[in-house]
Amino acid sequence: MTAGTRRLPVGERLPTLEDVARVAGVSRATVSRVINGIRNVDPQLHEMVWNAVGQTGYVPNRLARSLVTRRTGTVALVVSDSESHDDDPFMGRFFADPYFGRVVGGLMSVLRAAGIQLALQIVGTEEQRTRLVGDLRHGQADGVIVLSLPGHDPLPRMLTDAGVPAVMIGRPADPVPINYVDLANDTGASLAADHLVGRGCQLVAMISGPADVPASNDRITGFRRSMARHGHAWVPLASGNFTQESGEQAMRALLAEHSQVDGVFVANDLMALGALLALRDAGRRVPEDVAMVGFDDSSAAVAANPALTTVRHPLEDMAAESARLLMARIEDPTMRISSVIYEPTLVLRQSA
Amino acid sequence: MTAGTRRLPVGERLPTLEDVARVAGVSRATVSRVINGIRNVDPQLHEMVWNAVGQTGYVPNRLARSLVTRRTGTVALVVSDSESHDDDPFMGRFFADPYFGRVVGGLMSVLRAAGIQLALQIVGTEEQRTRLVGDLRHGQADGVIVLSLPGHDPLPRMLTDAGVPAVMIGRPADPVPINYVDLANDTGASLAADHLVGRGCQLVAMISGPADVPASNDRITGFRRSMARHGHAWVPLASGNFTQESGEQAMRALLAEHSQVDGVFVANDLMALGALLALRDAGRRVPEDVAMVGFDDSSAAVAANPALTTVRHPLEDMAAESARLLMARIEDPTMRISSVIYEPTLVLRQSA
DNA sequence: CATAACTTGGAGAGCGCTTTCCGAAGTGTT
DNA sequence: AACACTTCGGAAAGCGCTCTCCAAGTTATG
Repeated sequence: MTAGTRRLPVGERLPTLEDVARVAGVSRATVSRVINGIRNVDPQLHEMVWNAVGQTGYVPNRLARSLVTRRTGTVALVVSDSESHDDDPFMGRFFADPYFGRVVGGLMSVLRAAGIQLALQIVGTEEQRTRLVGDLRHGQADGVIVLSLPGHDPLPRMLTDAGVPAVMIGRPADPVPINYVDLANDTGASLAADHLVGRGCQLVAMISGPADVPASNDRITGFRRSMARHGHAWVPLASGNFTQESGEQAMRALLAEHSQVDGVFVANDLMALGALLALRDAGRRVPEDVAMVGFDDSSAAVAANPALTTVRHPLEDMAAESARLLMARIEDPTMRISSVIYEPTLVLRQSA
Repeated sequence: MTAGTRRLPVGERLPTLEDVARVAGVSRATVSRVINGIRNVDPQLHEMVWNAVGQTGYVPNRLARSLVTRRTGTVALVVSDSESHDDDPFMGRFFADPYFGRVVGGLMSVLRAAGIQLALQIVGTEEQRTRLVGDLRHGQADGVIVLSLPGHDPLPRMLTDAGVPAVMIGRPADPVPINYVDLANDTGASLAADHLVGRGCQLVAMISGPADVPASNDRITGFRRSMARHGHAWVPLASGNFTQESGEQAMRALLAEHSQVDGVFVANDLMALGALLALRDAGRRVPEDVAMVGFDDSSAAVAANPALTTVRHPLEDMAAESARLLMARIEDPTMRISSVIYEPTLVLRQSA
């Protein structure tokens, strides 16, 4: 058995600071100082204490410590969905989407090194939101990373009002003085527009996400603006909800209305996958008949056939940055609100 | 502003039980009883207390409560990777894989309804493991769901030794008296074997995962056994590490050694995607020249072209079940160790 | 040798909550 | 009217830890 698995000398009770103090023959305070590495402790006592710790197998109780220090070493990742119910299948879809995993991976890469744990929270109802904020004010977590799904989410405002250190991934829909890390979605859309026009497409359409999500909205306006600049005043648009099926449907709708489409910008890779299917069914070749540009550069982009030319969304980096921002904010609560905007790039593959 | 966002009457301090008691004109104990819904409280006092709660905007401090009740309302999801380092890129891959998200989604579907939060922990080193177990014994979390990646992981044993309620997703590599939820991986592999042989394949190969992972190993042995039963005593095998690239490489290797392969069973969908690419490059049509069966029925399976015939792995259900099992175990620590094995099914699509 | 200035360890007061123990009412029986 | 028996609310003892005092000891200075 490894050293760490040392069994206790029976007795249900775990050793406490008090026990260590007794064994070492000093006071609780002294043990506490040693454990927390505070200087001003006689080297000799110092060693006796560590011996006692080893003997008893003492491990500090984080809960008790947190109660007094008001620090938990935990950051909450809250997924805020304005009106979902517990049995809403949407959540299942959300977690299955690579988006979620990429965010978690990015966050953990930073938090893990700092020894901070991530607590996952999903809030949908008003009551859950209120409760979350209440817990947060009590220091249930040192800070929170917010992933806000719906259009107009009251949560960001509630958090800032409560003075909870928070960082959003993706900008808030309504202006709220909150830290956030975002992608220049409009620039990304422009990149796609430039590329499609550049390769000679005559009729370019777009498949967008829900219009009330800021990221989605920015992609629409950015794309339209850029297309207009290229002389295409009007862009056929069909919207989906970021799932593959919705992308397939949207593409069908587009094809039905505008049969000569020869280029399409799809607001995320998953929908692009669906659109690819619809195009194949309709007998259109990609990229020969219809060129396609996706968004996200998720694993779906390489998996697709043909592989997707797509706008790279450095989500892991963004998540990591938001974790760093949050940690800084926790360390120094007076830090002024800031935001970091990442620039997307176009990744060329086969679809356009 | 919503009712829940009620601001405090200034003053940094959040209202405590004591404050509520003062306002209501009763003792702390009474307030506690009311809050926790313990009967034996005069209806009149009951109401006064709730009024006071409303007036003060009181929210119980979970930390303080946990300290005394020894219950945290938190379950830890620990991802155990025997020898990764903080900068190991593997973790990034792991989180990006739909596997992780599906597990989280399944867990949350159950935990959320029970008002339990999920804390994510990643442990790689011996020290982290020891520390995790120490924290867990102190009731840092009420229980733990273990996702064990490496072959021989000491963590399950450490957890049972420490008496921490735990449930593994996927059986432990070494025999350990721990609850787990698993898939009948061998049966799944048999299903694939039967199908490939049934459609007339003459030379069937397999692309497997790492041999020291139990799930992966079961798929290999199950497949071999079933093929043997069909008269194919020997099966060409190439192994990957569950990523798309490794699947592509494995397929190339297989093709190089056994050019007449006309059927292949791939141990997960992601590798199947890679294998598909390799086959296309080699000019083989799927399923006409080579039939392929994947494993998992992840979103990659439908996204693939041709869509993958694959063994369905009901991961969400399994995760949900493990959450239920854990909750039961937490409620009743004397519950005997149990395991739940799910039966896979074959999902027919185009690749075989 | 007396005084000031600093170092070091211990006592003890909390952090906010639950819960046992008790005494004071209220109810029913003989 | 006296007794046992139940219901109910309050006092207070913790849960395990941190950290501010304060006293005692040590060294430097006039």
